[in-house]
Amino acid sequence: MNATIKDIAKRARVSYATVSRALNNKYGVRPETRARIREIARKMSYSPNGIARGLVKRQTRTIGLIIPDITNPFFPEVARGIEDGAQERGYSVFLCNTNWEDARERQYLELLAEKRVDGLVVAPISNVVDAVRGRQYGSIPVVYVSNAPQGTARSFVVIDNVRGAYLATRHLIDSGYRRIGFIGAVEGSLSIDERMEGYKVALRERGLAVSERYIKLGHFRQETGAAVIRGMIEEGDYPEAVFAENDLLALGVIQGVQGMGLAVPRDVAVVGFDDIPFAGFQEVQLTTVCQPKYHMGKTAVGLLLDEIGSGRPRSGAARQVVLEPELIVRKTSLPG
Amino acid sequence: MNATIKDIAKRARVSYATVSRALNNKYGVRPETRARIREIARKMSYSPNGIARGLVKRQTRTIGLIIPDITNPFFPEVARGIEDGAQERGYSVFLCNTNWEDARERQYLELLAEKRVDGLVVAPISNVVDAVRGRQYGSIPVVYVSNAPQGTARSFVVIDNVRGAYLATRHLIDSGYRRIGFIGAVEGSLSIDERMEGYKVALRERGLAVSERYIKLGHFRQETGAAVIRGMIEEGDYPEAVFAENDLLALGVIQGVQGMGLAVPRDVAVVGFDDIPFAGFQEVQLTTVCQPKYHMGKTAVGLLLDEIGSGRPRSGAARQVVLEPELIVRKTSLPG
DNA sequence: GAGCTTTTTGCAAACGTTTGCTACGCTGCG
DNA sequence: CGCAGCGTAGCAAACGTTTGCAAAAAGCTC
Repeated sequence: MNATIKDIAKRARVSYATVSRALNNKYGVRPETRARIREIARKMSYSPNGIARGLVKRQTRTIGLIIPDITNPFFPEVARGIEDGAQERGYSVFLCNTNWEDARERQYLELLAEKRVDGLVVAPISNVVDAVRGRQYGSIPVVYVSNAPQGTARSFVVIDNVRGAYLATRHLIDSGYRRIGFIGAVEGSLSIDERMEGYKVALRERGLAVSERYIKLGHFRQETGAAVIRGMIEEGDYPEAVFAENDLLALGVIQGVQGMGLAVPRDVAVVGFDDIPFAGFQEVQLTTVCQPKYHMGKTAVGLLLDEIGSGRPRSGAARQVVLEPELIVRKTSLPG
Repeated sequence: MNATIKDIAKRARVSYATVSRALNNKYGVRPETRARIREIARKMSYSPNGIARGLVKRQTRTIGLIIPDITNPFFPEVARGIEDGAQERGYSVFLCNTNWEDARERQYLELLAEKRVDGLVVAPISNVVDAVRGRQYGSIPVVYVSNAPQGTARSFVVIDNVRGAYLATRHLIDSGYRRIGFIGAVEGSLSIDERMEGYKVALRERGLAVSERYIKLGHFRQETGAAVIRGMIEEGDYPEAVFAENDLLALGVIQGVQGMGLAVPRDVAVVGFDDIPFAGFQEVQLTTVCQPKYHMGKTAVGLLLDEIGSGRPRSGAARQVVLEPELIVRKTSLPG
């Protein structure tokens, strides 16, 4: 139904090899011939078959993007950066939501392998991607974004989580708070250890005790933050300030605090992590550590396409970039 | 480098046709043979080449998703619904951000055609998709989501915009407001006409005059809302309430009002459209008309895959679903 | 105008599948 | 024992390109 190169060849009375060369601006076809062929192609509204091309060239100009959930406000900007970067260089991107499930991550890996994507950028939730290395996905370039499996040999672009957490916690301490809690997601995040680490480092550095009572883990949802703080308040023993592993949790904490009739930051101060779009909203003014989401996505895809382009064997070529976090002080952490 | 069907055939001492049939559970291969072949395939960690398959079967099990901007909080949920629906039926989806630009929309159309996607779901910004029908994209199934070109013959799933706007405006009137403004995006939205229509209908129905002074168009950005309302306030002539074409604009209006030292809803009430995730946030409590984003995405992709599956010629088979909007009354529209 | 170079074109193989058709070997029946 | 019928398996074409190589045509030089 769609016109093919052969149809054009017939009309133009040349071999289809010539048509191919003409259309691809390859060296070796007379300008007039080229023009004539192009014109015919246009008239027949020819659309090159990327599938056939992909088969012979063994590349699809396509990459896969595997993230937990595009609906989580952290990811759209990352995705956008990736898509923009890919698009600029002629690549298309498959969007894959794992919904924080290992099984789905694995499944997508397989699917994308069958689709013969040229590369993958992954915001991993665990080590599965790395684990399947050496099998069929072993040969396809992967770069991690947002966080990376510990000790991976692949490229990645992440933020310095322990430093970010350190900055956040130190800020709280320096603002005069002493009993500082940590609320995190027990699952769905490779970064929790690092962020808790930074939190503890800051505490110790300032000579404060790390109290397990104020360290709570839940799920990676906004409700977690609310539930956890509410629980503490009801028990009558709650921190003056909390550092939440991410902004969604932090927002939850704020809701929880207010739901109990207390106020932020008067009764409990809070700082988050990520700087999702609404953190800066007038009514919220959440102090948080910023991740340059768009930028991270864009540079990640840049690394990936470089690896793809160079055809360089992945090993040894890995570029692991860790960005410096920036603390954005807004209102939820300012003492009365 | 990747094992092919022929490699397996060699190892199994059968023809590669047999391997194909064995792996695809096709009729006509002895169970033991099938098992043996499968085992060998597994050992060689064979991954079927979807490109080659796509070439012969003339379908890629792939669809394109064209939206303006995944970063706009309206779209992630739609996208998620689409991806979920696609994934359930074995399809992958290309994410394409047009950035509200016609040219990019057109460009993606072409690209996706070359990639031979089996179908497209598009949140259109104008009529270009429909316009290019009849050319190469004419034959590929398209369903619109969120809004659709007027008079299109294709399938779509949208919300009843005029009714939604009517509901919103009427609610404002019934709450006692009289001077009600409309703020919209002049570009980047097919739905603006409909929403303004609903707004006017409500006004007239209640015997209120439509004052052009209170109807302002800007860009599709949050800042627009703020700037517009600020301008009116500075001029000393501003509405008691405003209906914003979407939540982002509405949020902007709120910021603008507060930035001028006034309060919402005391000095100016506001209602939005879309019910983006943060509209319901404690600190915001934006009254708005809800679009069931996830659901819209999921049903849109359902329609698309039905069309694809049936191989039915698109014409005549179009299913155009328009959803009933629901007004969610929160705090930004409640008089003192 | 012969020989040589350079440009333009065509041939055909390859990419990795799916699938219609044919061929082979059995089984069972008459 | 001959043959129909069936269950398995193989052959080869097709899908629509790209590209190395060879052939043809054209342009130069002397």
